[in-house]
Amino acid sequence: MASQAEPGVEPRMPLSRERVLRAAVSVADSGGIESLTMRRLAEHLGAEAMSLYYHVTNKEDVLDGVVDLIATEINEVVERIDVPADGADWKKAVRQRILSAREVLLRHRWAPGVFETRTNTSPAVLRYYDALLGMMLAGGFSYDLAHHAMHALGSRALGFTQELFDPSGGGGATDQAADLAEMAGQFPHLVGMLTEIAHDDPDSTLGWCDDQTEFEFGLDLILDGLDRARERA
Amino acid sequence: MASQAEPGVEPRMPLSRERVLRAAVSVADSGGIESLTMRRLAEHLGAEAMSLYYHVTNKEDVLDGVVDLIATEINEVVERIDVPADGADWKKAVRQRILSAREVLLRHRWAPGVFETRTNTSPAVLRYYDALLGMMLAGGFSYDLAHHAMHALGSRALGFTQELFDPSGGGGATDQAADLAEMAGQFPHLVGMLTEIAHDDPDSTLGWCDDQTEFEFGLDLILDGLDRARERA
DNA sequence: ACCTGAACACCGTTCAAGT
DNA sequence: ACCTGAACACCGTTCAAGT
Repeated sequence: MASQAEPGVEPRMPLSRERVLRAAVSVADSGGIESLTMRRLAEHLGAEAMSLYYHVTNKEDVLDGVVDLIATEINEVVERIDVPADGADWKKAVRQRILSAREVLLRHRWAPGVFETRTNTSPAVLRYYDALLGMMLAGGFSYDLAHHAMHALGSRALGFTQELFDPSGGGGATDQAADLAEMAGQFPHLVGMLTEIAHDDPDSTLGWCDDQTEFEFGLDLILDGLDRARERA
Repeated sequence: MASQAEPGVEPRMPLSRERVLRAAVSVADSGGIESLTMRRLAEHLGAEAMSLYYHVTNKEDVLDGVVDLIATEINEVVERIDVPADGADWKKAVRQRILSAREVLLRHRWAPGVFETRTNTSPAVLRYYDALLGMMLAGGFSYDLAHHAMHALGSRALGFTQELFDPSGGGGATDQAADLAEMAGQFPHLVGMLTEIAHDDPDSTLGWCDDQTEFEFGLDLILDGLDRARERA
């Protein structure tokens, strides 16, 4: 009875940094990032919270490791894509790489928020950036323009953008319509825009915008702009 | 003696939501966002932590209020700019608005991180977006393109981008050079780029990149792309 | 070498009680 | 109406002690 495994996982197996980090990803995947506490992480591994500190220096270290693990998953996916030998169509290659990275992040929706808090760059993230940069250089970018390009892309280089604007107040469709009418006086342009969008696409119960479409629009806008800058140089 | 004011501020003055939120901004300004705890906030106001809950529902509410306060500060600045009556030069107007918003955020460096955690949109933020949208509509954007534009800009619309990549490891210049040489095998493109940049601008002790220059580069890239999309439509 | 129990300093928050 | 003391449930982390 006392030797029964907790709801967590495998009954008994030595801890390791690797195992701790994998468990951290799994906890965040199932309960969101706010559920990732040292105590809960330990419980998930059938150990005590204090045992983690033997394999990991502190919680910051766990988060650093988690970012590296997710970035490794991204690398495994994007490195399977075969990229045209001549770098002529750099745009296609970069676009595909970024959209593939995005697919990984969509499986770990909490991850972008963690990436943004890390100033520390993981080896896997550096590896990702290095290859992305390589594609641009092969496509004829100078170091200088490629550098601007990385900044212009920002988090889009890794496949995500943080949505600042989420008009879905949580209420039903009628609630939202009522809210809109009420706000029309204060925010005429916003309300005009949102009503037209709601009219054009009436079955968007989940929110106003198609995130994937908007991500691709912004990405293509930037890639096209970079391509023109490259031609001018 | 017992009636002496704490290090905080004014000796005695009734609390209010307004006063609590202003104090929160001031605490974050001087000690960073991680120093903003309910207990410390109360101390700053010469009150007990529990007293705050009479004026504010919880800490989330404080953060929502803080965002609204900063956005109000932004509005006060950008609404003083006089915008050309005819909307022809929308790009100039939008650019100036965004760079002015950025100046406010540079006075509250912790604020972008808080903005990103809020899905709740404050009235002041909505007001900011509404006016920005108005400039684009006046410049000849359709609602649809203006909507894409807002997503493409993302947090840039408010004047910031989150830096994912901070190569300044904290060591001195010689440390960094040594680090670079060591990494050259693993990340050749990255190292090539960074050494060229360091060579071209040898006195950038504070970091590799000029954030303001990079912000403006990305902003102009997007604005130019949007202008072309508008012309095509 | 690896794991843990007890303990500390700190959170956000509730609730009954003061004025 | 406004503020507070005591208390609770939860954090991350240290440290001395177990095997």
